[in-house]
Amino acid sequence: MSKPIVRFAPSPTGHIHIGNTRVALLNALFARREGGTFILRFDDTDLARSKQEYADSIETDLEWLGIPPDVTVRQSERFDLYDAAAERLKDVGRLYACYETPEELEFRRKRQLARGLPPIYDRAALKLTDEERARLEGEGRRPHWRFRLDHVNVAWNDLVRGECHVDCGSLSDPVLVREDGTYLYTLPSVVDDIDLKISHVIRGEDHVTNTAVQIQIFEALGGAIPTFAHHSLLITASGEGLSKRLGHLSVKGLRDAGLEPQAVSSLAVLVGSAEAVRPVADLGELARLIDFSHISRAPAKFDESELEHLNARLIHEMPYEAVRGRLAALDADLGEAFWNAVRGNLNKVRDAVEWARVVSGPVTPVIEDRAFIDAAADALPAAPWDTATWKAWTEAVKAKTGVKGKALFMPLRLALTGLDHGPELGSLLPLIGPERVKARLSGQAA
RNA sequence: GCGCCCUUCGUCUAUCGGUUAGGACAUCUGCCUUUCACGCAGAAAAGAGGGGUUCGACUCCCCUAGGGCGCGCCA
Repeated sequence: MSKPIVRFAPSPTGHIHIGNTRVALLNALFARREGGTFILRFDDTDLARSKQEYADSIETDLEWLGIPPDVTVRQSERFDLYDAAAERLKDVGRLYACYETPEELEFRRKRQLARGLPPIYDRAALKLTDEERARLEGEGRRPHWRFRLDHVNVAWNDLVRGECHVDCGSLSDPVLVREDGTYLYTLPSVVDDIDLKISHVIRGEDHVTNTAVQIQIFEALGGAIPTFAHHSLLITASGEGLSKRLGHLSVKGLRDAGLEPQAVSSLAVLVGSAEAVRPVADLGELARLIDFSHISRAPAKFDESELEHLNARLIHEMPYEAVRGRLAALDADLGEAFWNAVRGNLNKVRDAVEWARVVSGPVTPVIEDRAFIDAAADALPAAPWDTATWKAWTEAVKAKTGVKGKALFMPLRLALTGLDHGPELGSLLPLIGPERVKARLSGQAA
């Protein structure tokens, strides 16, 4: 395969969510693996709804996920290209002027639906005479422009879905140009795919029908038709589609919740595929797991709690070097021994703050049996301490008091950490150190 | 309403006419840690329903049910 050129084409009208993330990752990682180019294309032809704030947010999100684009283009800066394409389509008679108002069209659609008919545009504008057109223009009506579809069966070989076909005879001629002269998504998308030499269009299956229309436009414009890959969409546990609905699963929200980008990307790429969903820390490795022919054609349920589990598993094996800077930023960098001791108890990296406090203090000890704790304090080994100290100490306490098992450990854990759960005390004890241990055993906060 | 696609353990999936229907996550149990967790090991758990075709169907065909997507002067 020659080097692929792919694009992720969000419209900056909101924050991107887990569904968009899946598209972005599939494109970016496929390009990376094949030595190709990953283009971020802002589909911002809808000037009214597109916001710079969202464009910035999308770039931040891609950066955070580890897939910054190789190239970024904005459709809002490329109108000349679309104008030229529209003229060419008019010249060859594929783009025709229509004068119905949105209200009229809406009314017709409803009426067709009510009669059990598909809500297809009837091409009335194609039958308009020059006089009628002139009269409408004279009334001040401005036209919108539709692409005249060939009523043929359009087929393509989809990398995910295999042989696909759409009967264009059952489709409305798509509006390409609005009454105000601005463009809808369809034409700029094709023009840019041609201009940017996009080799693979990887996107959600909500675009399957569009594909047939776009293939006709590619042909009308004489452009090379890219390879298509339409993956299934994600649905929520309760079964509703989320690709266009659930905003709370925004990448920003996930990031703010303290999730690791690798947890998000692992789930986004692996869910709904034949690969086992597991935390993959390295994007290169994740890229190697992508296989379009092994992406399911059925919608996959996206379970938010699975993300939490993945995140925890990822952290449990995360090396110190990978988090050192972030621990420092959290004021919780107590060294590699500390990280290795606590990471198994973390769901989020920032939870390390809590254990840093347990080590450095202040901790208010919980002591229920004063006599037992005093006896334990008396048996404390001399410094220096290491990871074997805990065992030596507890053996001594056991020999002295006859207490063993949970009755031995839980009171000590409560006295030393103030908590009934946590990392292995053998690792924690030398980190807490003799001074604070003695203070806590005596009942003082330290 | 019409069109396209889909339906295997709770979840994501493997199987592409003959298998004890395999794996992963979650769950449960055990082991380890003389503690909770982490880790390790094991267990339980599935072909939507009905018709065909065939010696034989999860696999091919039809119907039904359920689900997703599409049918915008949204993208």
